[in-house]
Amino acid sequence: MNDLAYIYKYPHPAVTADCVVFAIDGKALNILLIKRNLEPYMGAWALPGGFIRMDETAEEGALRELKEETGVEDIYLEQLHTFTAIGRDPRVDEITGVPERVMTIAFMAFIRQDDYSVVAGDDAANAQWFPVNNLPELAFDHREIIHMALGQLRNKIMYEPIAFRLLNKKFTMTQLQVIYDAVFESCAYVLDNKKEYKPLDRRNFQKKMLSLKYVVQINEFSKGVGRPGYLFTFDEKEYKIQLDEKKMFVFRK
Amino acid sequence: MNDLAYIYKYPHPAVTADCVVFAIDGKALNILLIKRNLEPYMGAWALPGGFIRMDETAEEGALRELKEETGVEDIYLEQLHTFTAIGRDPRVDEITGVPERVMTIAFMAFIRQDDYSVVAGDDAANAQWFPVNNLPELAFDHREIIHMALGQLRNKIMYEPIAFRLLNKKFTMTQLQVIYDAVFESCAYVLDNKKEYKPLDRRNFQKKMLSLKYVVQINEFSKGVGRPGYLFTFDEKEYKIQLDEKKMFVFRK
DNA sequence: ACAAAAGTGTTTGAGGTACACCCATGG
DNA sequence: CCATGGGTGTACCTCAAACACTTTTGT
Repeated sequence: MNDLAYIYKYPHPAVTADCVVFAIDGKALNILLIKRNLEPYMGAWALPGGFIRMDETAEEGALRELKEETGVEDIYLEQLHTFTAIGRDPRVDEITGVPERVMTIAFMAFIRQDDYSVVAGDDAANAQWFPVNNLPELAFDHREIIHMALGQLRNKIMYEPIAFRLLNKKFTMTQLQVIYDAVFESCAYVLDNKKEYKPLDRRNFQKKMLSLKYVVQINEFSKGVGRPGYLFTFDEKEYKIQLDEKKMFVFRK
Repeated sequence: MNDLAYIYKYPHPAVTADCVVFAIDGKALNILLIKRNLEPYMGAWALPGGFIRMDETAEEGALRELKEETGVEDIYLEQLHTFTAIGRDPRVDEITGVPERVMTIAFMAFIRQDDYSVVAGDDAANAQWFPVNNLPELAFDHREIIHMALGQLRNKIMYEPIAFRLLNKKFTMTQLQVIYDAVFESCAYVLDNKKEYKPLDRRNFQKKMLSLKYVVQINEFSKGVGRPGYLFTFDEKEYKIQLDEKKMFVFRK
């Protein structure tokens, strides 16, 4: 432990960055958590994250901590919300013993679970995926953060093509639908306290997706159990063209 | 100037809270700005805001600074985004001369311009409303913050009843439409670089609003120039009932 | 042959969009 | 009487929602 210290004329908060990383595993929506290896909340599960350095943005800090703690790197983060409640973190300064004011800037991400191998590192005793419907006890206010992320995910998935970030380049219509059903089902359970969830209609779902024009069929087929199905792909170029055209999409064609 | 100092084992950023306060003045969408009375950017226009204290949340700090600088108080703020770019604020610590890392948590609000009298106070040499279409040069990255707020406003106004916060309890359908047109027009100019904007169709707008069921006609009439019109009001109870029912609103009834 | 998954179409109702003429008030 | 703003209806089209039988593959 060195004895450097930092001096300021006015009190400053500590600022962390935390990541809510979503992925789909077969049927369920999962979140990446770490088991804390340090006080406070040592041994508890928590979102990956940590203190932001002075030479990096919040997003860079979030990515660095995520890589250090879970091995997951190079992913696209979206800023979610900044949590500033007083007392949300019990830490005190190591030199002065003065209670720290710790704010956290929360980010969310959507990745393909199979593309990354999760390895605990650094401040994490363990790192693994947990189904959103069955989370362990969490450190700090991380449950609240996850709930907000879920709400945002449910909104976003209806207006933005984020489902494709959870899938391979080529996917079947059923795989795409599994994403939507998993998100809606998890939200129904976790946010709305609903007890059951009825999946979307397969035919209407396909019609809807194809009507968007940026989900396009390719001339390949899936294989595995059951009848092979067409594969589809996300046409990012087409989506961007539509984005430019559709700056205004209610009340106006 | 006292000589208190605060000591931390690790470097800490300074964190401010800034407010993007929107209001409608007749026809135009306005933002509340202050003229800075302190370095840096002394004399430049900026968003009201300032450093968050250790005993208040970001939102409390934003409200306090807003009141101190503009006299506007007791309004509802929504968190927008936290800006953490390195070098976005040129200040240095007053004791050590070390460059500060200043992050800002930006909030947005929608108020009735006539309900508040704007009075410059404190760190502000002046405080006044500016039309969004014609903003002055701004300090820091405040133009970027405003652009993000505008984008969010355009999205929100289509899905959430925030227009009513810009109006009196009782309003004519035309007054309500003015809000939407002002927002869309300002966004068309500022965000999309469009040169013209065609207002919404009066009849379709009314049909749409009434179909929402929470805009209800009351048995009173406006007066002034031209034919008197029905007054309407926002039925908050009805809106909340709908919110509870409509947790899922795409793909499902 | 059986289980598992995929391909496929129609009907109905709701709501978005375009569009124009007459009416009530104040000055 | 005129300027200003408000009241009002219809036709068309798109899209969401409900709904079931057949086909292909692997085992």
